[in-house]
Amino acid sequence: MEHIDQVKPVFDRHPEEEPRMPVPPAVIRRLPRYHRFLGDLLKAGKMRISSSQLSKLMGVTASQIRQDLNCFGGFGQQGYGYNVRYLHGKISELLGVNEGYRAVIVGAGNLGRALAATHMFERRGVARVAIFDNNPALIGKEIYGMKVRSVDELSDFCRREKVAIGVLTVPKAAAYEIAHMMAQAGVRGIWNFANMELALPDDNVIVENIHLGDSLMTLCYDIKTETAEGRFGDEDL
Amino acid sequence: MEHIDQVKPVFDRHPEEEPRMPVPPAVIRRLPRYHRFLGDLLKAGKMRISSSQLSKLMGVTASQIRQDLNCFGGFGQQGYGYNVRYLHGKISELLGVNEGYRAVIVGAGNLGRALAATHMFERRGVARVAIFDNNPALIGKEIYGMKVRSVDELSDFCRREKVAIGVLTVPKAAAYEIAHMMAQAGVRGIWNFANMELALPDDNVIVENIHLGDSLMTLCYDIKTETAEGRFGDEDL
DNA sequence: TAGATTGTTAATCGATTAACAATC
DNA sequence: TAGATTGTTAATCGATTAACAATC
Repeated sequence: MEHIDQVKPVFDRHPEEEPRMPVPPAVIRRLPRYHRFLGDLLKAGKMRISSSQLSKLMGVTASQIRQDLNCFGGFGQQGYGYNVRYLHGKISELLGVNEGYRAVIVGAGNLGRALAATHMFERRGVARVAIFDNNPALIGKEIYGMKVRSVDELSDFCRREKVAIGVLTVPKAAAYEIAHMMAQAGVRGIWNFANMELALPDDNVIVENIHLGDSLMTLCYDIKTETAEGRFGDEDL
Repeated sequence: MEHIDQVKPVFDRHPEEEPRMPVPPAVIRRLPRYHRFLGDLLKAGKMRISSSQLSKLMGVTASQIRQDLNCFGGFGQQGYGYNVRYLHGKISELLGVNEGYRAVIVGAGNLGRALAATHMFERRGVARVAIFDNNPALIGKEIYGMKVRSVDELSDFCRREKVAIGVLTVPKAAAYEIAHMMAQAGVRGIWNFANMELALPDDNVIVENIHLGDSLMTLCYDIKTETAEGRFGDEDL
């Protein structure tokens, strides 16, 4: 039906790399969400999308979408919209998905195992290469296709296998030591679930702190606030 | 040493509730982090803190801290700073911590169990009252002190026990049905780990979507960007 | 061509920072 | 009192939205 989908839009209007402003942080923060929606559209077989269709889907303004996408390239085509596959690919590129980073998980507890079980990594082109723990009862066992290794091997392993990402799911008390060890072994980024803010000023490493508790608290606030203002407000009556 | 810590500052300058501007969303988003840092200070036995001390600790400007805290009350005292315990309590109050909400976890898979294992809920005054699954092999077993129940009971249970929060750790395919069921049974907020954005326009329920993958992607971006700009830039040389 | 939709500018809005008078 | 530190105003900065000419 939508035979215009077949028409390959002209996407070569930037033959030479133009000097562009750096992408603002607010835009970067939104990119993973765009990537997700575009991925879903792609899976659903949708070939093209306009900023106004996408805006309805995502609950943001069409203006913002056009503004955002234009920060890093003129990917649309007037009168046509955006090519879903192309745009999805461009955002992947910009975000560093499929750079082939290798990740290790340190801490084979509940959370470590839960993360090991997901397809989260491979879906983003990140290879889960090993899982570490210090519990002798676990070392040597297999978890989702990965042998559990001793943390004693961690440093050597990261160096040897050029590990880029360390997923930290160890107790607070051990977090600093392990994180520092990984940074020294060349790990570039630490995904920190240890429920504390890791600051490693002397190490050249990026830390992404996850605080699920903060999110739970935000939910409590929203529930409390909605309740306080009346669950069935009469503003619209 | 710090005997001035013992002096109870005067905190009764707002005897009557003054009309205040609503707290801006940017401030609300920052409150859980303040709460965390103040909690840590409290545990460390610190009684008072100035905006400039806290700013160094948290890596934000002192100006922002004072501005933020003033949105919802004059909690400090000139020449003294802020009383850690009092401020921590006020933020708890504002966020709805200790409102005594009850939570159920739906999905006793890896992630459901990992969340069940944490002290995240009780620490925020939320009671974990039950865990549900549809796997007959799990139903009846105990997980961290909670009996696994059948999802067939979910609706009745939520109604009967006045459950406020539903933690959703089921596969995507089941998420909508379960979420809608909970909303119909009076659940006020859904903490959604199903890796899709739950929109329930017909239900009067708040949804907090968790997308760990987005965070992993942000980490990839930061790694890629840092690398691209030279790991040891010479800007400072 | 006519219709659709982008890219981009300008206007608005909100959030952050700086500065300092108020005051403990 | 003198010193410290807040509360608050004003200035700056960045992010969002609206509008429309460019163009496919």
